[in-house]
Amino acid sequence: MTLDRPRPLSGVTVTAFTLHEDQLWVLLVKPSKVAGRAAPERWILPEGPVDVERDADLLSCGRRILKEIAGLTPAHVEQLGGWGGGKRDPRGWSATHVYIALISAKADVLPTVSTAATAEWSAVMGDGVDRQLGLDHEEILAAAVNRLRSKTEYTSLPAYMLPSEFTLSELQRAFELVLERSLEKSAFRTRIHASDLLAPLDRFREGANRPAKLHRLRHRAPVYFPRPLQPKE
Amino acid sequence: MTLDRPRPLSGVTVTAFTLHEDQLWVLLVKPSKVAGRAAPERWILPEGPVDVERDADLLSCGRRILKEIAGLTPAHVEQLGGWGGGKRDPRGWSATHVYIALISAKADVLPTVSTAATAEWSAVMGDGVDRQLGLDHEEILAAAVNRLRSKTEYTSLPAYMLPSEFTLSELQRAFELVLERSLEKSAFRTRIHASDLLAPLDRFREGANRPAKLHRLRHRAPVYFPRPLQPKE
DNA sequence: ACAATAGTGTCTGTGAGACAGTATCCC
DNA sequence: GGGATACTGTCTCACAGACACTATTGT
Repeated sequence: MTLDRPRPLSGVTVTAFTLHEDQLWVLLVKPSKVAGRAAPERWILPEGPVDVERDADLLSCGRRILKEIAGLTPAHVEQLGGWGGGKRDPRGWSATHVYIALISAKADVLPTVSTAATAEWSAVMGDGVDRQLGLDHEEILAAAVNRLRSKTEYTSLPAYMLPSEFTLSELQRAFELVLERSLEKSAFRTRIHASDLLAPLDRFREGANRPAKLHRLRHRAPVYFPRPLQPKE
Repeated sequence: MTLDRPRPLSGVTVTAFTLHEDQLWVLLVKPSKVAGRAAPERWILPEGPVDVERDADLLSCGRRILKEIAGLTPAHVEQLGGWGGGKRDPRGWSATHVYIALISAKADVLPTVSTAATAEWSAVMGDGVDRQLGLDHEEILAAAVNRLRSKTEYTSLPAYMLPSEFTLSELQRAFELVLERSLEKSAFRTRIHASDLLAPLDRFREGANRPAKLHRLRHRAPVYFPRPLQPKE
């Protein structure tokens, strides 16, 4: 890499997901808060340039953006990929490193759909949201949803979008919300118990029915199941 | 992204693999040919800055670099991920988008190990090569080898490193070289035939034994098998 | 005939899907 | 007891692994 060429814009984009009120939500940035953008009337995904002074690496940059924009600290972060080209941003050649961040649904962090001052949660429908996004962020969001969905077929990713204690039924519902299809209870529970994903607690979720045992994640890293779920044709 | 901040260096890195003489090879750049690098005595992976004038997007940039450095056109390219930070390049904060490129092993393109003027193939041992690489390229190479290896458990990726016509035994050997373990013949063939990966040809590979039917890939995109191979503990 | 590689048949094991059944709470 | 949800047992099926067997060439 030589130093005397024009450098493209370089930044980080974060697709942050959580589960709330039986739906999958993605964090969007309020268009009015983004001054000077080319399409300021459109919502976009949280993103920002690398801060050469403060960001040690790309991951820290993504975490900082999420913290600054919405005050959130994700339970899990992983890279999705990179988008770059001469035409995706009207200001010129730009490239971004995109992360998927999964947010634990704590009642105090997400009391309603709109929480943070500069960002807002939007329900995911299919592989997008109910509004047009700016730049190429519809494509990026679709890729993020599809990656989250396909990894849900063989990993424990949806567990990161639950509160720290949850029941097996709540975990199954999280998988179903991401996959947009129902799963068979017995098979799901066998799969979970055969892995060492969960540690049982001595507490129970009480209700107008048989109490359900509460569990927490046993590990920080996601679990990979031996076989993918088998989506029917 | 504001325009008035210092921009980090931004480029594309390519990890190009092929199979040749019963080994997996990765393309490295000759250190003497890279003028002005911080560690010119070390080999590195092919990489370069985005050319804002000529590269339409990141993928084109990666293809251009591979073509310019080694005259190669890959049979398959996919993104691996991004690496970026303040300390990975002594010249300052830098970020790179890394691609995995699989090169079809044609006899005329790879007559010997060293072909291109500016690059050279190096045998992959474990998840690296037999020499120290510059920058953070040992980490990137290890990630590329591991990604290639893990996707070989459930996709047809190694097929892209074979010549356009090959036998089932040659395909199985390709998988075995990537995975660094032997596979069971009958199970492998059942797996391949149950997919629509291959189209049989009417030609045969002759030798001092029963001739083997030649096949070619039926599709341009990789095939995803219903279940991963089951690595033994 | 024999070596060598190509290719097949059969058995087992694992884990997902389907579905029915039992368990335990509140009312 | 009834409603609701938690949890389990059993059967089937798809597909990978193991391994033995047959097939077809050259020498």
